[in-house]
Amino acid sequence: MTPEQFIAKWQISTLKERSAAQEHFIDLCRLLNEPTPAEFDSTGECYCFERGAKKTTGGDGWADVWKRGYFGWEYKGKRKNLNDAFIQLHRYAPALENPPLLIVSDMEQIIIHTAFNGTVPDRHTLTLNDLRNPNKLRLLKWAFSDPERLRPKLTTAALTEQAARQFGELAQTLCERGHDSQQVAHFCQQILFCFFAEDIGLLTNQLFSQLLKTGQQRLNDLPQLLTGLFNTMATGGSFGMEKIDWFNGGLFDAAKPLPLTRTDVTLLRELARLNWSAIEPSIFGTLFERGLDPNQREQLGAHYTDSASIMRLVNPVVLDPLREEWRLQQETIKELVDNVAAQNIKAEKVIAAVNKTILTTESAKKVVKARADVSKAEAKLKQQIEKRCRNFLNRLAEFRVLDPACGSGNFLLLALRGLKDLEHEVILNAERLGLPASFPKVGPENVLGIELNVYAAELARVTVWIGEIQWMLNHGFSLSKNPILKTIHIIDQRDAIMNTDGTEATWPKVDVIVGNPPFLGDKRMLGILGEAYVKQLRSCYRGRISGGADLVTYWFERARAEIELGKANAVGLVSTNSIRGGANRNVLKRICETTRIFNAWSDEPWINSGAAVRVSLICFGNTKLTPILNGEEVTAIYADLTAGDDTKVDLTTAKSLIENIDVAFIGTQKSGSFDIAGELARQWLKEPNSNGRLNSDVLRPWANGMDITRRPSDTWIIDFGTEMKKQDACFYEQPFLHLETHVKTKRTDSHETIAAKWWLHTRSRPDMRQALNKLPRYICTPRVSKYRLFVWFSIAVLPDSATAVIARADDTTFGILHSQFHELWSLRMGTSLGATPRYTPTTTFETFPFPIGLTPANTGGATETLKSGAIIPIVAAEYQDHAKAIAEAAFQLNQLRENWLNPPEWIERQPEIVAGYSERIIPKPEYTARLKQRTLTNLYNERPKWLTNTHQQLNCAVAAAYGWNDDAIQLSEAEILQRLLVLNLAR
DNA sequence: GATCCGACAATAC
DNA sequence: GTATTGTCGGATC
Repeated sequence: MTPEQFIAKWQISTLKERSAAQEHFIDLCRLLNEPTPAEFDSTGECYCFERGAKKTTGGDGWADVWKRGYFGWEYKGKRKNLNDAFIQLHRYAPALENPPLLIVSDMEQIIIHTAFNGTVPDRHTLTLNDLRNPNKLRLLKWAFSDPERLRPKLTTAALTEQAARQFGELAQTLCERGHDSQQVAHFCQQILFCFFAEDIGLLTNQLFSQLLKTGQQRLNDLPQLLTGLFNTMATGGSFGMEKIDWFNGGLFDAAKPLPLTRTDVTLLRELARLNWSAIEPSIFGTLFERGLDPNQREQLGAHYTDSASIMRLVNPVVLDPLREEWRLQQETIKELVDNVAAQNIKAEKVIAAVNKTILTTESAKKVVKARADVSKAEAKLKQQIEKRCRNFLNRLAEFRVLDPACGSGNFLLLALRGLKDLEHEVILNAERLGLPASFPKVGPENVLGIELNVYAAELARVTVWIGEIQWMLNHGFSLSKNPILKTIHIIDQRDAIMNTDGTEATWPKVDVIVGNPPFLGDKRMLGILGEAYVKQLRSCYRGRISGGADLVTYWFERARAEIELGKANAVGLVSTNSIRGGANRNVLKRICETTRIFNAWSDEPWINSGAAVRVSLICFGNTKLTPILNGEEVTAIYADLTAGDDTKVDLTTAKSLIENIDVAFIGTQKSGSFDIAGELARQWLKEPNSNGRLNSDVLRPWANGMDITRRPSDTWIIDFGTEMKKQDACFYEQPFLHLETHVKTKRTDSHETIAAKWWLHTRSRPDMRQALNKLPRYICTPRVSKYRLFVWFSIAVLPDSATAVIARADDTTFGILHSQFHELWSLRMGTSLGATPRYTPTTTFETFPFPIGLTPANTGGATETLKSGAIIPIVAAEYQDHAKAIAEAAFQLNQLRENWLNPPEWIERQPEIVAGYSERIIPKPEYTARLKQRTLTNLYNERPKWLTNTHQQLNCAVAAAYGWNDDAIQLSEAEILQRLLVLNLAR
């Protein structure tokens, strides 16, 4: 068929919808050279006419034509309202598996609506005459063959970002002009809603844009015009020539528009051109909030919490259990239907049997009875189905979700959408089962929020309402009006954890709780929330949350209490990943005691407000679901957010071991510029002091984590030890003078005790010094580092607080610490700073079960140097061989690493200028650049074969000491940890 | 007196 | 720009 033939035929056609539609469509297929449904798919599984039609009547399908993954297509008779057809398609789109294109036609026109997720919908209208135009015809061809090509370029995210950025600018200028930020916020919400209302047709005839146009010409009249419009929206009525719906909702009450400049209005008119109907309210809220906060403004372009992250909580807590309930209902319904169908077949057999015989009164009665039974059974079935559907719909309508820290309402919005989607699915299902269509009842009243920030609370209300309206329109429902925005109290503006009188806040009874409470480390709480508040808060939760815990834990504890009180069933909250350790973990321990964690993501990146923070997502509550950790089913989830299985014990139960006490320390914390460059130190070393003492008494090489992981920085430190008096210290003239100029004043600003002894490090670590005193060298590891590295330092070197120190000089201890066993243990038992693992002496070292006979308690005595140079501790005879084997492997590892770090050919070794210090390593000039690359982090990043092998040998030696000779190398991580835990608990 | 933390903060590469 | 490591003082035991 040619376009001309097609046009000629359909221009004059007067056929009514149903009879014409299929013919029209088949003609189109011929025109486009596309297969018809019958040619393409004889089963009708993925391309057919009358999708979802009831078998009995053959009509009332979800769509006149449907092609899976391509389009839903609805016909209307000529010059009937095509919008009705579009609404119908929208309504049934979920049942049609949400096709990317929704196409409507009255045979004169074909309108293609795009419906790709996350894009701003597009619309292509084709008239009959357009079919002559190859470009237009191509659009239609794509609809049949390659709908992706019709995907709009503009995503809702991009649109929203643009809108939020420009809108934020306006808000900012208003604030800068001295208006109260609350007023600015309220005003912006009103304007935002007007944009939205105009673009979805609630404000007719571009009323708001027209108003802005007028206002630009008559700037002085603008406030009055806006007041008039807002007031009319508050009550409903007429504004100029237009009839205005009753909007209500508090948004337009007491309208007091702010004065605008001509530039503002120009900006607003530009904004009005955007397609606000497709705005994504969840993104808008976040971005706009940032636009208002000067501290966050530079992050405007940054990412926002994506809905996928939020759904990781909303799905398991809100939606999955409901979906499961509905699935069970459907199963029961299917059983009922099958039963009745079986009865019917039986009855039909009876009737058929009777019909074969000669009709008698008796047999006629039989038939009548059989028929009556059938219809009775069917009526009963219908009743039962209806009851089950109605009950479930009521359950949905009554379902309540609380976000006790709702911010701009993102969680509530997504929960609402999810509930509405599910309700819609149930309604469509019910219709298919022959029940009458019902109107959705789930709405903003299903979601409740608590939010302290007045502005965010207001934003949340608008967010939820825009979400509601968008959903209704996108699913072919009209809005319930009078008023459009119900005055439902969904967002409670108050403190969610404590009342103003210092008592614990209460939360409304709901089904589930979700949210992202604020994160604030215990130290920062004081500064940001104020001392009085923090004090009150801590005393309010005394005995339940310790002072060392993050602010976020108060929400966890409050939510746990709600479950205990029977006021909620399940909870899903976000926290920083540090909830897994330290004082924070206790709140999860309590949760594990009174209820259970059933779904968690232990350590996920979370990009929000531009802050690089890693989070844990935690769901807990009363459910029988199989626990899922990081997306995989497990037997149990422990308080540190690790998995348990049947064989494994909870690692959080590991205890500190006496044999490990007083061996590991954190280095000194200087608090001030006690550090100096090596060159300056050497200069001072040569200079005499008036009392005859040498500066070498108080100058030492210094090491922080970077001196271990990268090239040594040749930094020295002024160290007057733990208790030297000022009158003694001042004899070391230059060092003392240096501190007077660089440290004294800064310290004076600090806390009294810190200010008083300003020439000493704030934490000079006397215990550590005592433990190191007797040793020629010690083991050191960076507290925060990508790899768990241990190195040797001469006793002359002073370790900084960025490192942890193990006061042992033997290679055996070094080897055990550097084995995979301790590495694994420290990764699991330690915490992290962001994504980087952190070594904590108490939880990683003190709990670590060394091999029997080789514990720190056994290795603290005399040592012996082997032929190779390795130093071994003198331990009981039966362990001596293991000590030796480990020491040799460790010695080799260290030596190979040293050779790689400082190849003898590339460097020269020089004695330090005064005695008592280690040799200096001076790069030969031609190798300086290459030596810079020789760092331990780089080495472990590259991980050459020799390194892996050497570590493997070390692992074997240590495994042997544990008595795990058999298959130590094949041991899984979980198996190793379990064995270590058993050892820990046994001691 | 020692430890642990940071909706981080600062550098080195 | 990004990857990696560092600061320091309050709360707690």
